[in-house]
Amino acid sequence: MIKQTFLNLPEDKREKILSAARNELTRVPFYDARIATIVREAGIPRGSFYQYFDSLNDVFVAVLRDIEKKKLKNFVQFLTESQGDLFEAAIKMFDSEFDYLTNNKPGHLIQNIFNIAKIDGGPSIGPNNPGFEEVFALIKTESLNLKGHNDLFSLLMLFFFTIGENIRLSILNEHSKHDAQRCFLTQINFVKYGAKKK
Amino acid sequence: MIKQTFLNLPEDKREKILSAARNELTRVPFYDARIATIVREAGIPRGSFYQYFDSLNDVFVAVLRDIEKKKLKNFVQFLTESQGDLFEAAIKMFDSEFDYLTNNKPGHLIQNIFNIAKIDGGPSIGPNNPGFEEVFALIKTESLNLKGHNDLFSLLMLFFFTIGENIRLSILNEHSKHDAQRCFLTQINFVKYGAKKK
DNA sequence: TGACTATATGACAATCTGTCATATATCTTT
DNA sequence: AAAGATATATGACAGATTGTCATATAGTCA
Repeated sequence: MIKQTFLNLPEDKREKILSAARNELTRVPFYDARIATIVREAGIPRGSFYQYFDSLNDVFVAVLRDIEKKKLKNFVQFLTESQGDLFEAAIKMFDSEFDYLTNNKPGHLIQNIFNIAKIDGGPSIGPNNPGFEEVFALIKTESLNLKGHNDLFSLLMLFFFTIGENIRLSILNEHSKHDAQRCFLTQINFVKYGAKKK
Repeated sequence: MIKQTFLNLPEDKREKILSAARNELTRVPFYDARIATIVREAGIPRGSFYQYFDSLNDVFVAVLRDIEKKKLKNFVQFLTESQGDLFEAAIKMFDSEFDYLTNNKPGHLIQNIFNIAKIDGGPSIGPNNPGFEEVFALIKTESLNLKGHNDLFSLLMLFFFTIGENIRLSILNEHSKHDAQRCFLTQINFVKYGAKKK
């Protein structure tokens, strides 16, 4: 559990701890991460760590939440830019996510982040995140084949799966961005126009 | 790395180690798993463990591969039963996977397995698994809107994402099977008929 | 049989974890 | 402003865990 004490911390100290944890996740695969490394870099005593978190995993969850907040913000922007067109926004999102996860941060961070997301919660961005209603409201539904509110929910989930898993696999298998993008676009088109012949 | 020594082991000893590892993954979340527990249950000395694997993670990868082999076999069967109809086979697969992951094995195994899959490789079942060509050959493509071989590949990936992620999230969020199934069917229908109005 | 290779074994140093008693800061009340 | 109450900080430490290594054993081949 992430303890209240951590949330009460002054912004800069909290940021220093998150940053050290992010570096640790970049340095080694998840299961080789050490509390010792984080507290050393953050310059806090070991005891303090346990004042803020129950376990190593919790600090990583904190890192994840931090990243996801930024992602959600991006998606809202893309949705606005494309006047509520979900397909267009998803394509922009794929592009931005891919770049963020490949260029911005080398090392093990990418796999680890997906990994923590699997333990901790929903897809990188998804209906469970706070602030999701905002996204919901931005989507133009007139040209979509929806039977109810739940259908939009399911459709969104499908997009988020697809973005996340395509990126994850492409990085894992060392495919080029171009290949990953083509695969993703094909899938988006199936969802848009249907895979079954008329 | 899973070492050759492990693969050279007699069937029953290998099975005993895999079984102990599976139990450990059921007992605790991934990051609390201990080599000590596994060697104790399997009745092998600690040194032997390192003769077979480089790290704890590797033995879990071995467990994962074992499970996935069985899953692939199921999918081939479903595809045969439904005369190559991918949509029908996917629905059967969802059902079978869901039951396997929820009823068959309580505890932490489910999340851990997804988790290892994220580090280790593709979706639970996917184009990267050995024996995948068999699946490919079974699919009836005449009624599908495919522009090439790669399109079928992308479509399959999409199905596997969707099955896996729906199950994972439904278990994580403690949704009922019925709800998860409904969401999944909606998504499958988007893929089949398209989400965009004509 | 002897040489060579593969596997088995458990003790051990180095490292890591989570706890705890104590110190310090901050806030509250009178 | 003093005293009491609450929140946070600190680092030493016992117990647990890791990966290595020297040595023992088994198997193979000539």
